Amino acid sequence: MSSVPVRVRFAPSPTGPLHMGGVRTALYNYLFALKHNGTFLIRIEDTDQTRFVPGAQDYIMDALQWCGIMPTEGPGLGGNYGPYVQSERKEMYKPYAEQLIAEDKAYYAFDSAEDLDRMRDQAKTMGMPNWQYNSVTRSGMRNSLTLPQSEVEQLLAAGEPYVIRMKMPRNRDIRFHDLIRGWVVVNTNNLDDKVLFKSDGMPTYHLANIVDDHTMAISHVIRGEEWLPSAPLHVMLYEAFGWDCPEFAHLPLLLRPDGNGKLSKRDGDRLGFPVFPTNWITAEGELYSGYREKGYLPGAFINMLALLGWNPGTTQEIFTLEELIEAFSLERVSKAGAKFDPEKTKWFQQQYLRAQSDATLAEQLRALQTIELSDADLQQICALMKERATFPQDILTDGAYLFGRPTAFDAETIRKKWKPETAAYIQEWKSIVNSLTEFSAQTIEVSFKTFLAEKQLGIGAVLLPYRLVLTGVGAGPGMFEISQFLGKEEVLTRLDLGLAEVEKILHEA
RNA sequence: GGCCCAUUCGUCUAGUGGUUAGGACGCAAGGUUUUCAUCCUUGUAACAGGAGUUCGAUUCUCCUAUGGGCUGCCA
Repeated sequence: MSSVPVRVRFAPSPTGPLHMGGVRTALYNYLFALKHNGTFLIRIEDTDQTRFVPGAQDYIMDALQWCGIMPTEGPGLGGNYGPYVQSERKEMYKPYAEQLIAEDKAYYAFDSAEDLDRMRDQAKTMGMPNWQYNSVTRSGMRNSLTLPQSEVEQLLAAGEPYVIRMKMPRNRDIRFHDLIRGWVVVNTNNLDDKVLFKSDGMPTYHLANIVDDHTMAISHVIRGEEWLPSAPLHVMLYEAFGWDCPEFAHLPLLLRPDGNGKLSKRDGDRLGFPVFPTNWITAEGELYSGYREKGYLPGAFINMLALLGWNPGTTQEIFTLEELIEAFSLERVSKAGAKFDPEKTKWFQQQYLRAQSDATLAEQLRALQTIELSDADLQQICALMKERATFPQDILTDGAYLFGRPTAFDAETIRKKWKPETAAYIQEWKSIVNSLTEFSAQTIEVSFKTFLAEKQLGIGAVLLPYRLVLTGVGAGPGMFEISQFLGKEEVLTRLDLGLAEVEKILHEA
């Protein structure tokens, strides 16, 4: 590593909620920073005033916090390189653009957006799919390179709208090193004269990004692969200003699990999984669901994301955040895009849910809804249900009969498993239960097995019916544990109620 | 269309100029379990194609194909 202190940034634009691809980019930045005792900061890139979405910035900060990705500098956090919102830095960009003009590395352009649209349309009808404002075409446009200097001054004085464009040199190979991809070479003939400064007085992403990364002393630019094509422009800007280039690392994209294409906003709820860390409700009231609200634990979400495009080189898959920091390296980030796998995400969630203590899980359940049970009882339920749940709410739904008497009975299983003599066995078992003085799982089991042995019955002949009568369903934790948890009185009551329900169902058939 | 990036089981991936190409998810089978889940065992399934370099290429080079990204006064 170089001797330059590591400072990395995550630079989202507040145009909507942050999707999981963005979270992963933030995560890799964060891991890299902490691994190298560096600084991770957030910068809000809101130079496009037309796409600003109220609430998006707060969403981003909240979502990152839920994920445990904690910036040490950023909006609302302070830091010595602020402000950390580009619109609040507005005044500092123009002088840089003007400096480039003075050095003949950029120029004023007076063509209106409509003029440019026309040029593009015209080119398209002539069979050229992408017209560009570049070293060839700029000679035919209205700019400070084609207009007489006096006219340019006049236009500027008159307040004519203008943009400032990069004057891209011809036929130069731009080489830069990417920590993930190695050397990348692009010829400037394929690059256009990008707008650096817009007519609304704001810089474009390209200018603001370079100025801010430089003035914020960013050492490594770790961002999505969608920025790779504009990286040569950025390299040229650093060069034009005479600044040292930071290191670059362009991350592979997150792809949709089905078909192809980059994971996007609408995929999630269409395909049945969230693409956002937390719920987002649009101004129109449309809901995009989030991992948090679906019941995912942040650790599981982050763990899954970390392994999507990076691997530790070992077979370890479950990582705490601390372990991720320890193990992370950009060299082990893969080059190709990764299809997101909702199934594996559930597997991570299951692992994390099970690893939680009963007490923690109990708290989570109480956060979901009001539960009229003692902590001891609730934790008992958690212990019983944890192994068969993926989400906390599964305990509530799959184990509903532990919170109260069953309201529904699985008619199909009852019809399949219930024999004419079954009711009599259950009655006999009930009187045995009634006679028990100690009601622990162990004693219940012993009594039950003794009863079966006397009757010369297989365990399945009575135990499943017993389960159905008590819980209404055919699957769940051990029946003796359930019996102990419910207690003798409740078991006796449910035996009566359940038996009646079963009779009803059998009569219907 | 142009430019750039990529390509190992269905998916995430490991890996090497000579390996029975490894792991995980999923799926399937078996075992454990009264049931379900868990757990254990086993199985399933991959180096995109074609040239070249080489004694030998999945690994190196080139071409093709495929996928992805970019191509805005969006970021």
